[in-house]
Amino acid sequence: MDMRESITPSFSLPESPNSDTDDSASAALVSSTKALFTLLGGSPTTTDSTVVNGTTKKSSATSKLCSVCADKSTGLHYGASTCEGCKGFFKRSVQNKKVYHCSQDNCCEIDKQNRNRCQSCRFRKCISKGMLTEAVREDRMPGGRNGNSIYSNYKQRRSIIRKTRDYVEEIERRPFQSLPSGKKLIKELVEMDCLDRLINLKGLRINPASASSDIAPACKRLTRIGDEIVEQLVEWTKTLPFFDELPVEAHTHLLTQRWAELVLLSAGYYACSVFTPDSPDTTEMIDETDEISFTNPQVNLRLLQNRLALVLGKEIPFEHVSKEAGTLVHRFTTLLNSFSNLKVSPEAYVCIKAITLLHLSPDSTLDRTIIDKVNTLQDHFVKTLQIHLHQPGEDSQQTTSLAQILEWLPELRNASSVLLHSKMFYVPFLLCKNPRRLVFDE
DNA sequence: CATCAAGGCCAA
DNA sequence: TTGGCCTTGATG
Repeated sequence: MDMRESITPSFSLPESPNSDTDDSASAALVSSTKALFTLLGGSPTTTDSTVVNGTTKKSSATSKLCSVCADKSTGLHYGASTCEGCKGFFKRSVQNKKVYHCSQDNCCEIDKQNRNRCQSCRFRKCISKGMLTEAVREDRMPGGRNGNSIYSNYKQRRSIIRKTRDYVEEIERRPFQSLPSGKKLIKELVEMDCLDRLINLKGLRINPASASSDIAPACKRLTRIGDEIVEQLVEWTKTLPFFDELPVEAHTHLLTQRWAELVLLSAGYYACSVFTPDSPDTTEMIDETDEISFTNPQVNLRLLQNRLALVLGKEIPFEHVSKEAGTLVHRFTTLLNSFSNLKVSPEAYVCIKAITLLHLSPDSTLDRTIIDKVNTLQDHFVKTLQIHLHQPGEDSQQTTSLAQILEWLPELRNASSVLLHSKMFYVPFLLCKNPRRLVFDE
């Protein structure tokens, strides 16, 4: 089926670990999309928070009740005040990666008497009440307490959600005016973007101890890089202000469809922000060919050849690189060129990223109400982007119009299909960052 | 040393 | 599978 297998050069990406029934673009993502569910925080559907029996005030009395089923609470468990039953249920669900389905309409009431009637709705309520899958330990180590990072991340997310709501309301009240609170919000979105995590992929690390005998692990890392990329994108998704507005299924659906575009957009933005438009004064170059070209695919193919050699610890013949990655590199270079013409600011970039993620194909299988919600959210980000573009830029003159950016998006989409077909998901990253300069905080 | 919040155990 | 009770171990 995959005739490439026989002539596969050692750097290309084989098919996904244990599936080969289809060669669809997302085949290599099979393991990743499954992981999406667990990473995104469990299984089921909506994250609506049906506030039952007057939980409006958080008095001392309510804190002694389980926030999921109103049974007697035995303290904080995984981020929420719950009973032993809901605690154990949540733990088992996460540990065993359970995916439940509601036989009704995903709106079963959960209380002490009927909490065992629908696992799906019980788990959904656990999540909506703030229980965090991250708080269930993978290593099963007992005792102690979880570090603050898990919960602070969550709190940060909640606060951004609140600010976004205010912001969106403000936009709707008085559109097309400069909004200081909006500026602040966009700034926070920029800070949460974590582009570095995506750029500094572990899979592209050079093992200093590795001689050419260690090629196998390097190769293996390259084949797993799709998983790593998706993992990073999932983390990014979780920090989005609208994360809790959509059911996990919707996030999975969107990410599965759009991740390649997000990869190209991120890599492209990184390249544009690091390599200032054709500046000849490149003082700290490592090689004479260390810089990505925005116009010449041949230069980039050479660059790819060199960096692959670095990562794999072995020379790759140029014809090989050219044959396998030529189309992709060509396409990526063209995309870079048009993208750099847009002169996108960090603020605009985060908006474009959100708009890209929120793009639904016409044949989407999602629920009608969810589709409407996604479209509304996308509209909000388009508005936000437009407002940003209308603000007087401090440095260079903002000459890019909203229309120019929106017209560029189909080009991104087309290029993403080339990336998916090539299955060499690491190419954009390898081209825009020298593996020698990768930075890791751990 | 008490407390809190993880994990484990096992009868129902 | 559930959930009451027990053990663990970091934290203040």
